[in-house]
Amino acid sequence: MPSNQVKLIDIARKLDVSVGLVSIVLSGKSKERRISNELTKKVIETAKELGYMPNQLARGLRTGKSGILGLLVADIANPFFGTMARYIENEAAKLGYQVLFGSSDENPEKLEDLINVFISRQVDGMIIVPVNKSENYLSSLQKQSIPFVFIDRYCSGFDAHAVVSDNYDGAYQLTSLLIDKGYKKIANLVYNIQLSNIIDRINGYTSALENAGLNDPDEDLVFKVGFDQLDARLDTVLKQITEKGCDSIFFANNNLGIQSLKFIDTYGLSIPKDIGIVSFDNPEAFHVVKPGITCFEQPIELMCKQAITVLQEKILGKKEIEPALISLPGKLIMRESC
Amino acid sequence: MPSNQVKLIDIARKLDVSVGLVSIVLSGKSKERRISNELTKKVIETAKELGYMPNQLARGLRTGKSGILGLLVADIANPFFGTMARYIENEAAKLGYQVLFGSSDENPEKLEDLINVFISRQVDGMIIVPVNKSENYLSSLQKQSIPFVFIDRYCSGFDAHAVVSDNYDGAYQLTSLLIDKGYKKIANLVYNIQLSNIIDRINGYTSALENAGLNDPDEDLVFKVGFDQLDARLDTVLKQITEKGCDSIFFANNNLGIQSLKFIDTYGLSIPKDIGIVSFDNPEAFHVVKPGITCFEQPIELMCKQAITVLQEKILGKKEIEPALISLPGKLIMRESC
DNA sequence: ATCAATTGCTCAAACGTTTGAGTAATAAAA
DNA sequence: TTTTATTACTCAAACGTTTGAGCAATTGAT
Repeated sequence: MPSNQVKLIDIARKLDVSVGLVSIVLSGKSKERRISNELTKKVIETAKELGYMPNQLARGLRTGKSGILGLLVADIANPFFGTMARYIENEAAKLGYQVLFGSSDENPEKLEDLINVFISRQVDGMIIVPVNKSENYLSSLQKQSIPFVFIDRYCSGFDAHAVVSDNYDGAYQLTSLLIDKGYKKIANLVYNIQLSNIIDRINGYTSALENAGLNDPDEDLVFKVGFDQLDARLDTVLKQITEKGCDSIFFANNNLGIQSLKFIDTYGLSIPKDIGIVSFDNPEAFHVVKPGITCFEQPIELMCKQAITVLQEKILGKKEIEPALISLPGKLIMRESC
Repeated sequence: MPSNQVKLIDIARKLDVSVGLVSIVLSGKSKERRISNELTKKVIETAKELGYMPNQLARGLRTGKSGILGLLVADIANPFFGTMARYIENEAAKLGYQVLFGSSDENPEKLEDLINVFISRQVDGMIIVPVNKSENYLSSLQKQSIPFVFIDRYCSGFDAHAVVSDNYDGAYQLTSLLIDKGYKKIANLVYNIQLSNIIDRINGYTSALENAGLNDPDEDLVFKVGFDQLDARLDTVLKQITEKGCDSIFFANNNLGIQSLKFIDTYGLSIPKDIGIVSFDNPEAFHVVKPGITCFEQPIELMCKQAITVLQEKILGKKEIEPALISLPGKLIMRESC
């Protein structure tokens, strides 16, 4: 099934030159391959005239570079990952890459399938948001030569490049803020999955409590809720939190924050008087809601820039840059929820 | 630069059979090509053993099908398009496609560039959110044989397949609701770009006013604001609206609604008493904010399903399905903002 | 015993590029 | 005038698949 698009040979025939010459000209190698200016001009002209566009499949097959990057997020519909995708798109475009995306839904099998698809498609590199229970597969991935960078979370158990925001610091700042405002019994609502970012946020929270002498070893105020059955469990967990007498809550991410706000609204508790609120991430809703939610905004754009930079270096294979965890500072957004 | 991935020839050599045979087996054509069960099993086995993954570039080059769909939205960071991307991803995956995406930022040149890139990459089909001033290029696109479907908006001036939500109806319902609640002077805030969905929403709004005898031909209450310089202009336009004595506003989409809410909050106007609010789209923020914003939710999932269905039909080229505008009903979400 | 049909495989071209190697013609140097 | 360099091209293999055509061996029909 040959395509009906204009190809090199069409240009070659029209000018009565070889296909190779046309290829050389159109890939900008006229100088180094000593093609005359005259012919070069003619080729470029008729290429434009005929509307030639290179077949990237053929080109990729020959050169071994597809010009495609794979982006694997948890869920592209989540605005956090959506804006991440946008920045990745921008940065990738600057380097001449297009991006193929996939959503893992925090499911390791899906992640594996998608990465395999990416490999099949000969992506030049991948940006991966790793999920729980995917360490084995990902470590096997690393043994192959396909370049990738983790983003948002890192993978413990093996060394790989990762770009994350400073989750520990963010959690520490948010928790400390609550403490400074006089809150004494601070709950932390997180997902019940083992992700580096969640864990770091719990640690930041705990450290802040300890530093303030507020950590009660007998009473664990870290509440975990399932990733999928969010709505169902959230209501009961929030009730637990209030029944335990907590005077404030630190939400570990945008979803937890937003969904919880819906319920809290129905409890007749007023923010920040009855209950103080802080959250990781800065979705629109936190800005629009009254009172505005104090939160920690992740440096998504910077993360993406760094991720692409590292990835590009790995792809070009310049120096063997050694695996490192790049942790970037975020921004505390002060509003009225505490 | 030959890849170091396992390829057909590696399997062939190991079993001392031809490359063609391996290809036949692994593409599931053993039966029709009469390959013995015995060999079939062996091939599949060693393929798995060696971790074979087909090179989709080579396959695509040979077959003329890349297995990739192009998705061109206005901005993937916008949750509306983000969830659209997600549903497209899901539906595409069911048919064995991956999706390459791009954001046009409502810019016709970017749109053109991105579509050209998609074509260069030999996408099997495209799902396009058309933008203002892109009609010429898009109509030229249609003359080529590359299948595409418009989504969210259609393109006037030529016939092409498009899947949109019933924008007229949604606007009519929202406006009528305001009228029923007793609001008399209803402003409509829209983007100042010529997009079919915006236009249809304005028409729905106007019809509702006319039907209620509220349309004052001497006073145009449709306020237009630029797409890019949103923040700057929005404040002044909103002040205009209140100064003109409007008692309610119909926002034409999620962005306009959300951004406006931030300003309205500072004017000391109480919703819905001083000013009634309704909006197109149903972002999280409309649910969380107090009072909740009554709005019209678009059937994004359904739109995506239909778009992919139509696209697949065009790709397979079954029957020459004739261009049609598919308009899908949305859902009125009643909350407390009017 | 002969011819036809079926089974089970191999061959090699083709998809559209890129690129190292080769070549013919002209110019410069000896 | 011969040799060397330079210029401006062409050639053809290769990237990893797929697939129509071909072929040898076996089976079935006559």
